[in-house]
Amino acid sequence: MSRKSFQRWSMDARRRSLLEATLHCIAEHGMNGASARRVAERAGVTAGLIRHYFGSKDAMVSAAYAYLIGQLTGEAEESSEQAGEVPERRLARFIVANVTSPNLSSRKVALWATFIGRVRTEPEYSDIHRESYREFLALLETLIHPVLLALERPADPVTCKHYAIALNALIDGLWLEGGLGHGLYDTALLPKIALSAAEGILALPNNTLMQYVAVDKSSSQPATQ
Amino acid sequence: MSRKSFQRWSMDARRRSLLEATLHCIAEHGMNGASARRVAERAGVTAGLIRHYFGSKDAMVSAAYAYLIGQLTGEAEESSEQAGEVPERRLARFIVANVTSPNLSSRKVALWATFIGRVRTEPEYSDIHRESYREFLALLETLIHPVLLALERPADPVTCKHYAIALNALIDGLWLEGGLGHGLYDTALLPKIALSAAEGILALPNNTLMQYVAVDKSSSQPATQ
DNA sequence: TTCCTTGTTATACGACAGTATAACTGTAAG
DNA sequence: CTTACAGTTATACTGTCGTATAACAAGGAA
Repeated sequence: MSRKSFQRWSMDARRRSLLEATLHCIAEHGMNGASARRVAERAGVTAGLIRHYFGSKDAMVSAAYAYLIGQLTGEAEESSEQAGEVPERRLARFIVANVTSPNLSSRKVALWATFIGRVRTEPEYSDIHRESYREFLALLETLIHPVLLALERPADPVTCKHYAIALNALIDGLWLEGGLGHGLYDTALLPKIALSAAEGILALPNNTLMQYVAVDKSSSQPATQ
Repeated sequence: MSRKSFQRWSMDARRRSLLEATLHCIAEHGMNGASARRVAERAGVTAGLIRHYFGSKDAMVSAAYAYLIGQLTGEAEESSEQAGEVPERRLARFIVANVTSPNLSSRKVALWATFIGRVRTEPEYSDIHRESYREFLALLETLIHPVLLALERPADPVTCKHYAIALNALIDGLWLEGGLGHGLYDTALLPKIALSAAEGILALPNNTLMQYVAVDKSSSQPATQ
């Protein structure tokens, strides 16, 4: 009986492979299901590599949290960047991107929630969360500010921040409940609901945001995995 | 060496004690920390009782989820009931109750999130979540409807439902981020932000809701445990 | 008091957890 | 082609996991 043959990968590739395997196990079987052996098997290696690359299984799991958050904010930023120059259009597209596929993903919601549950008591998690939330708020503020200016509305930092907090909550909430896919309403409604509510929160004239987005009127589109 | 002496409790009391111990362990040490032995020790019994009362540890954990959700919706309903008869006041109080202590609790947010992470793949969890979300939406709709009527605004079921979805998202998001206590802003701001945003979402005149709530202008009040 | 029911403890068991260590082997440098 | 390093496997070890089972005792019924 000979040993398993293997390939040597670059540190980055191997780490990423293990992190993705970790996320897979957590999404599919919960925190309990992400055992060292199971994650290693999913990544096609043996459990010893976890120690080699991350020092411990717990360190790997928190690294997976950071990795997931990086993906999420990356996607969100990307979608706001490719929306052109019109401030209202940028904001509208950003909001919609967060309540439609691929961001509206039950897998991502499940992962996010699982990790959020540990933010309260574990400092590493809490640091990662705080930083990502700060980033998201800042991004929203920079999207909101020019919209207010264009309408000659007060746009001082405090006002912008309060708007950003409320808008972030709206987006988080819709993303969360929409992503969970409870089937209580058609998730194709989410863009319209989100934009209409955002216009209300920012006290913008009707259609200020809505006009920039083609709202899907067709039938249900289930959330992606 | 003699046996530990014990008392026989009623089925309800013993079950509740075990469920609360389960929630404690999950909140403090995550899903992994809620082992049968640890939960039993916290409840002051031995692990065998879990099998006796719930059949298995997994069944106990999902029962704990249902127990938690019952507490949450119970508190929310209670706070809306003791708000008098004025529709605007009832809605305002309900919203504020969800972003202030004791509902704004980092422990509850952490527990909620931990369970939500399992909604996607485990049917029992998904059922419990769907039902509680449906209840919350329905409650919001019954609060929103009379407010719209009083202002002679269209109040058909579809409109109410869309408003309820958006408002629920706003409340969920503020509760979540506020409860996590990241320290990025003063959580005493949340009632004002929530009411202002709610007025915007529902397109109500300024202060329609705000006038019914004394907004705390004093210094930071950290979220309760 | 005495007996019976059953809630509760105590213990054993196999499975699997995380990880430390040693042996092996892929790969690039010399 | 050889050598040496380090990425990777294999394995062993101790602890804890969930739970099945049997002994025990609390407290009401007779």
